[in-house]
Amino acid sequence: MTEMTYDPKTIEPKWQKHWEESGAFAVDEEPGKEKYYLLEMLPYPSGRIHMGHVRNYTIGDVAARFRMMEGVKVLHPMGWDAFGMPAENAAIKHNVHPAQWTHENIDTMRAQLKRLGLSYDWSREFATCDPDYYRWEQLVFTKLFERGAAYKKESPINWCPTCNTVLANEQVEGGQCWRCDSQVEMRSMSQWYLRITDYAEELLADIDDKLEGWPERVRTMQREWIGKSHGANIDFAIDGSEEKIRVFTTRPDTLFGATFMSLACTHPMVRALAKANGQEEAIEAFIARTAKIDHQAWLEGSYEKDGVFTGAYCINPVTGWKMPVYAANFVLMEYGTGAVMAVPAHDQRDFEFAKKYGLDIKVVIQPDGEALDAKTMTAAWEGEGVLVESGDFTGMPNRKAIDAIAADLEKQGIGGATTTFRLKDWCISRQRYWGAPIPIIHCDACGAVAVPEADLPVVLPMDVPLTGEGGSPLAQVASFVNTACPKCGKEARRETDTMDTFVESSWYMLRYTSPKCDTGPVDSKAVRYWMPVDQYIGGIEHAVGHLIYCRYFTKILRDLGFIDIDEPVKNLMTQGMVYKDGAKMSKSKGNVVDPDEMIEKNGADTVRLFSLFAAPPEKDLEWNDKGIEGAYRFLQRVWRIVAGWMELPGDAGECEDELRMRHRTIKKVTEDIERYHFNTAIAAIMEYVNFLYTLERTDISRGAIEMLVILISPFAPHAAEELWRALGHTRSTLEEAWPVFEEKWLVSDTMTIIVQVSGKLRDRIEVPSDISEEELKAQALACEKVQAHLNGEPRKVIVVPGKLVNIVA
RNA sequence: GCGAGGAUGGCGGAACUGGCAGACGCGCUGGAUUUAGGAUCCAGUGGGGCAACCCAUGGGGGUUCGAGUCCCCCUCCUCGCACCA
Repeated sequence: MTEMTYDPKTIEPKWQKHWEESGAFAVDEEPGKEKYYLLEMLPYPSGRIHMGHVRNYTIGDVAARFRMMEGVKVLHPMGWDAFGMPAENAAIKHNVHPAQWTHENIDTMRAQLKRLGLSYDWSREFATCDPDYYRWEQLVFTKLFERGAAYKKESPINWCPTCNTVLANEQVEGGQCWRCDSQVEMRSMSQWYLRITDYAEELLADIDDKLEGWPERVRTMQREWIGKSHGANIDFAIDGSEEKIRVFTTRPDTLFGATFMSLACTHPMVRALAKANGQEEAIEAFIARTAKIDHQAWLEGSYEKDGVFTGAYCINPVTGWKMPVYAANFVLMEYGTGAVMAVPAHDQRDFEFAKKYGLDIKVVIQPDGEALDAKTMTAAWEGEGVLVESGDFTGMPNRKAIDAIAADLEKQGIGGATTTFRLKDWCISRQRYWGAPIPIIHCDACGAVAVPEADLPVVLPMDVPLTGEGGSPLAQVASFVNTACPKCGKEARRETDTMDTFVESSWYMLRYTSPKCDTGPVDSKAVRYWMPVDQYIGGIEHAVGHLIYCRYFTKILRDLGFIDIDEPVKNLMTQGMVYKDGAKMSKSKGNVVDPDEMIEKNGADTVRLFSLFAAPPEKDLEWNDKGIEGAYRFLQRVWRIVAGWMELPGDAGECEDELRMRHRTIKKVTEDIERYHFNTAIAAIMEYVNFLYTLERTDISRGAIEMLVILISPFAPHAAEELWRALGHTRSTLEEAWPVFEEKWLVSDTMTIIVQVSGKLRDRIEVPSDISEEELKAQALACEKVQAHLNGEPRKVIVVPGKLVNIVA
């Protein structure tokens, strides 16, 4: 006999234990049977789970349980993105080892997730800080290194001169070190890169061809991030020298208006040019002050546009003019060639720069119906027009001139059409401890040598002093650094950089298919069965970072022969952020809501239901726990009607009204779950419950009651399981088939038609469903309210069958 | 600054394709029940107006028989910008 009172505290642990002991969610490949791989982005073990996690994993859990009930093999794994900076910071602050801190957090968070009743196959769990995991990305790295796809180059990093260490952007606050407030500097350091740009074309093309199941928003962001642009390379000879400066421009049509040149301050020719022209001091001062620009100001573009003359001139190849060569702080070495031909008349930034330094402005494009004059213009003209003062190209529309001038340059051997990408190679070097060691050995004789496969993994040593000062922690551990060269056997030094944690999260979805595989990163048979991920769910903030890296890694693993798929994720669903008091929930802001407290008070089913009911998954959610009472009340209503029915289980016959309502609800709930509109699916179940409450208890059929329990089961699995067993079933709700609605209960003999006059609602009429258009029109016109708003004959009558009649007065 | 989104009652949201704006829930109001409190059940609830009606989807314009939905301009908010994960 079921208790009349809903008591989640008793039933939730009971069913969680049951699922765990019966291995309810453990799956294996079953060739020939349909599979569904459902994955939520793996969490960083930061301490305790927060509402964002609850939301993310509940969304996934409903989808997983729904698919299970559709009879499909569902892979639904969970694990930990366990390397990263917070563990190292905690170690420095509290003198606890990052490994200990991480594992304690994992234990806490795992227990919290289990209290939510999530349907994970815990037998596949792993943490990315486990050597059995990261050894495989070390292997991949060595293979990429051998192919030249992993390489080292100099690049700038944030450097705190007091702590004598590298800082992440996040550790720089207002241009100062977060620990000691020293002014942060930019320093050049040799770092490891992965050649993701080799895959730029494929990553771009596959967005169109293979990611139809991704939100358009994310696809657009990725296209922009990869940033393919067409343009031309052009060589400018340096006056009085054999050397040339190559620029990339998207606007070769403005070449005749190029009056000066801007170089990135890190451009390799800047120092040499300045030295040759006696501008050394000015340039050094400029480089130093550019290095001090705050990262935040850089992002906002709120820093002062600044430049210095190098003393050198180059020659415009089409006009022969001498163009002064400047170093400018807004030119990026990472994009194009690090050199920009400046056309002040037709580029706003160049215009402002020219005004500031008194440089020539030359109009070469005249827009239709306007006459630009360099002397009077107050802003650059960046739009279209016809070329003027442009040699043989004068009179040509500028669109056409883009290709024509590029072709001409190619003929002359001084450039030509090309494409460039905004996408940069991926810097994976971190001068930090808590990460996967980069498996390279530096030998004075042999150079950088990959650690041989037999010697992998390069295990991260445990006994390392962490102070937050003095550079890379691993570099300070002699027993780690000193080793023998694998090639010549002479004394050599290990690489002390560790890998960006995005490397771990780039391939974990593949590892879940065969987490224990010890012969390679993955078992190809398991990958063939489970991959790709059918549904991936995670925050929109990963739209470009992680979600490009994991696509890239899949392509790498394919080209290394480990797998034979091109894309890891078929369908993506991006959930919105969870806010409280207008800000993203975070410990530092003190606006976190602890899910545990809420589970303790109301039960996991209530917390799950509420987090889904509050907003659709894609939308940001402003957290307000007022409404949680409503979710709890609703579950009590469900409980009472089912338990109440069981008190008087006389099986009433199924009446027509009830069957109509039942099938309408099945349709709505099923379709809404499929499109991830869980809030409206829950609303439909609420309406169904409200309907059942309008019936006499004795008029409610067993079918109506059982349908309710089944429909609620993905959302509130514990309560559903308890009620289902109480109804006399011996199997879990998960083993029941998801109900199918019958069309015949959805059609009706009559329908309501809206009657509008000039688009304004004036009346409703009830008509037979099979009414003719003529008859419908006649009935609508006959309405009293229509006549009242109509003087004379209508101009027009619009009939939308099944919906409305609009009479245009 | 660049790129991508968003804005609907007192609150969270609904309206999937241009067709009844505000489903469902919270809150509030009234009633029933109760020794009382709580819980529960029922009804009402965008604004104005006695009513007929009128006004309302961040602001302004436009397209259309008809616009929350499509187009243009503006305001505010959020996310990302490559070392937070």
